[in-house]
Amino acid sequence: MQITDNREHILLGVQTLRAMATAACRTSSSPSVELSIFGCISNSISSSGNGMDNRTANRSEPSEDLNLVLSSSGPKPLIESTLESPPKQLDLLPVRSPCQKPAEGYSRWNAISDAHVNSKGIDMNQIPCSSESEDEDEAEAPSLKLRSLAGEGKRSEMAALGSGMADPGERERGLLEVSSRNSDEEESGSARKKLRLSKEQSALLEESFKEHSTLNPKQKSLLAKQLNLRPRQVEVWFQNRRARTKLKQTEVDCELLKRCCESLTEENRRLQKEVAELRALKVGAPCVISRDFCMPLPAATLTMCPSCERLAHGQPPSTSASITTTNAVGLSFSNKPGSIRPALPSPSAAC
DNA sequence: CCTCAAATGTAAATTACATCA
DNA sequence: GTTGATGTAATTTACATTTGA
Repeated sequence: MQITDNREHILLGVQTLRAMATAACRTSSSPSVELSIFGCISNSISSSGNGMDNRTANRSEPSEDLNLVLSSSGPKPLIESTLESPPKQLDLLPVRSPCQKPAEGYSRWNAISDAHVNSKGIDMNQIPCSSESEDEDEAEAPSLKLRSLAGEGKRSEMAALGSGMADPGERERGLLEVSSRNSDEEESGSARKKLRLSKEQSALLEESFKEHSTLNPKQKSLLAKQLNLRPRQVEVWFQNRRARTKLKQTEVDCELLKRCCESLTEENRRLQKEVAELRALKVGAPCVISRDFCMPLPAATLTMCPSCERLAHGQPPSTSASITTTNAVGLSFSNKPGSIRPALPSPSAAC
């Protein structure tokens, strides 16, 4: 619901901004405004959901083109060589595997996070015995496929896939994976149980996420080993983490758009006031504010001073006159036809 | 090369569980 | 003890891209 609200906010903002920018462009003939604003906004919007898959756009880091100071604490791009530096071993306390008898550190581990043990006394943070197969990188691909099939309800295909594997060992590992998933469910008595990650686990995951927001299979299984979790759990955590990051970013974008909208509203108000002033000033004389007003060209160039926001009068550099203003958010408006570059203020021409 | 289907990875949406006030 | 809100792990679905025949 939150995300929906945000999207509505953003869409509303876009509509408002588009209307305002269009109006501004009509008077200023400066597409730069619309281009620069909507270039970034549309990216942000398109990647914010609507059921659309915008992976292509998302390949680049979000909001890089916003040219705005957003939360830059986001993840760095995935670097393949991450594994080259040996991962820090998390000082995890021993976790008892279901196959193991309680070790000495077992109670300590559980003391850290009681949430690992669910109401039925089942430790949700434990790796099932049979999931050892996932330690093997080469077992990852078939297991993924099997997971995918299981997830998509194509269980009938799983047997076929298992039997289709060239290596009998690999096949065995794949089937083990399936059975481990099944036994997982049977073991706990219901279809879905939730573990609660410990602080240490979360911290390491966060740390890893800061380095790269996506994991390759090797990184995934390595991290899973370190955390004593299943690779799938690490994968899920990263998926959810990316989703959270994106949601936060959307909220930031939304806030920004609101401010941008307010700023443009104010700018619009001010410009309208300027129009009124100019009209009063030049009663009977030509006016150049907008073609919509159907006024002839003036004799002099009118420039908006960015500091005092007053009109400065000077000699026209060419026959075509222009009005240039810079608004509060740093967007420049110019009425010069075909001008798409930002209109730079000319201090000398101003007050 | 081109085509096509299967494999794969991810985003988005959703569900469901655990916790807390 | 119950309930509603909240956070988040886990699942499902759809789609884009890659890969191999």
